[in-house]
Amino acid sequence: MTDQSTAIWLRGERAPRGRAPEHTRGEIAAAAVRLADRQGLAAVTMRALARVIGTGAASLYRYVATRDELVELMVDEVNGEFELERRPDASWLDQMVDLAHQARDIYRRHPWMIEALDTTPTLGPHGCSYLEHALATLAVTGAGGRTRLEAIGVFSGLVRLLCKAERDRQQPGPPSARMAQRNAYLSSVAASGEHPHLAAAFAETSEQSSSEGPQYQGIPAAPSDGQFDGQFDRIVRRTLLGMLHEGDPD
Amino acid sequence: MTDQSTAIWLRGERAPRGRAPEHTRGEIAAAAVRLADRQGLAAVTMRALARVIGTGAASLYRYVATRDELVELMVDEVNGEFELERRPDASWLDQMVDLAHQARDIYRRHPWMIEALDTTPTLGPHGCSYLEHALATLAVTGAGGRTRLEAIGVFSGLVRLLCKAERDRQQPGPPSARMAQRNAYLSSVAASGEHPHLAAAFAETSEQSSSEGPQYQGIPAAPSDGQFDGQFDRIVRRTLLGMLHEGDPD
DNA sequence: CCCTATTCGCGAACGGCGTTCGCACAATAT
DNA sequence: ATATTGTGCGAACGCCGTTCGCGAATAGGG
Repeated sequence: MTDQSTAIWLRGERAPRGRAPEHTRGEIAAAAVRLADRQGLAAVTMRALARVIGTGAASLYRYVATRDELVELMVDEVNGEFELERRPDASWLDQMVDLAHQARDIYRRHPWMIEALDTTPTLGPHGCSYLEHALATLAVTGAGGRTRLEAIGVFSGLVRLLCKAERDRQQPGPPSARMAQRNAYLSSVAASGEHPHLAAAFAETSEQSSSEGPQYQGIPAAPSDGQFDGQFDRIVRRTLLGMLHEGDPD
Repeated sequence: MTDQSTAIWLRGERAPRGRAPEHTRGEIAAAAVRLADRQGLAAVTMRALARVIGTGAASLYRYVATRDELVELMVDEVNGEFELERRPDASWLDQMVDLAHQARDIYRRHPWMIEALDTTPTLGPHGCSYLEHALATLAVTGAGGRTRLEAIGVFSGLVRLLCKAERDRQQPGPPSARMAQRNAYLSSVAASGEHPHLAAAFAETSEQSSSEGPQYQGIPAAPSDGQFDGQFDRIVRRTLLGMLHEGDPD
């Protein structure tokens, strides 16, 4: 490893002298992304990834200083899936909504990204391109750099939040035993008579879905996926306007 | 342990027969909260908590089936800090904003709660009281149970998001070496000439704060704390209105 | 073309984690 | 007094991220 004390993006990938490495960062990142797509982020351990690549676990540390840095690589790899064309015809708001839709598609393709960004808030090259694009898009609002940065941060977090809600709503297969516990407790609370609003809302939720209602943030959510896209757009629009304009809404 | 297959809130704390336990859930939860307040959530390991309490690590499993369940206990313990009085005089929106302020204060007191809710979205007794309160508050909007549940989920997530932004903005002491790496890379990107908007915004950010600008979501954020509260309220209000009303804004 | 400097691959080991096992022991019910 | 039922917990298991050290591979300089 060249110099472990600087960011990975500033470290050269290949040393000019000595033996040549057998892999590349891109190769490793791609393999890690595939693994996470299939088995979740927790399954991406150094040993498991090394096995997939066909090498030893310790070898990975020739390419990456720590596991967190590996996740950074994965995140930036996936951030490269954004298509950041300029579209001067559309309003800044529509362009941001388009960005939000792209992010939503990416989260659907790579659900582990939702958790990965909980712990890994770093900007790689692709992240910088994304940020540059968003900053440029918001330039026409007249807002200052600080305001726009803040807005983009909240915007990204909000999109992630909504996508997490969507994902948690439609979990596959049988409820995960943990979920069963939650629903059992919620049912008992509903049946207890206190918390009448909760009981009503919970009943309303369960009446449509055949199985127990899934949850988000510990809060039961109905399979109202038909309305999801509309909600998504409206919330994103409102929030952006709230941050970047004083008055008038949608 | 009574029956490990049902939710902890349905399990009796004390068994009628046999030897009496030396601790209580509340005692353990409180100790864990204190530990997390002081050293962060990662420092709350079974062994460390046991040492604080003055017992063996394995003993904790008499009170809690898993570490996640311990975190659930901690979260619900802290959720008990909400003051949920009825205030029929205030508008539903003002009441929700008050709830958001309370949550913000709680996150300031217990910063680890922000991360704890990333992984632990379960409702305990206090969580149910909170949810009941919020549902009741939103009842006057005329929205259905499903819509209100969804709105409360996004509302809570958004508040947490904003508080995380605030927390990451004002980190104490010297930048954590990891931060230094990020800023070094961002500086190099800014200096590279591509990404002009990013360069401008980054320069604007660094000019005021003496040290390097801290970040949120990988995005540098300025110390605009004076405006934070205003932003906070406006975003929360807008988003709530966006979810619960079709037309008119604030 | 060999030699030496330099890097790479990686088996083995370390310390720490969550969790399980099994047993000695304490409290209660009979 | 005895049987029953939980409890406390030392020891151990398996997995994790990470480090060490060394043999093997490569490249540039003579």
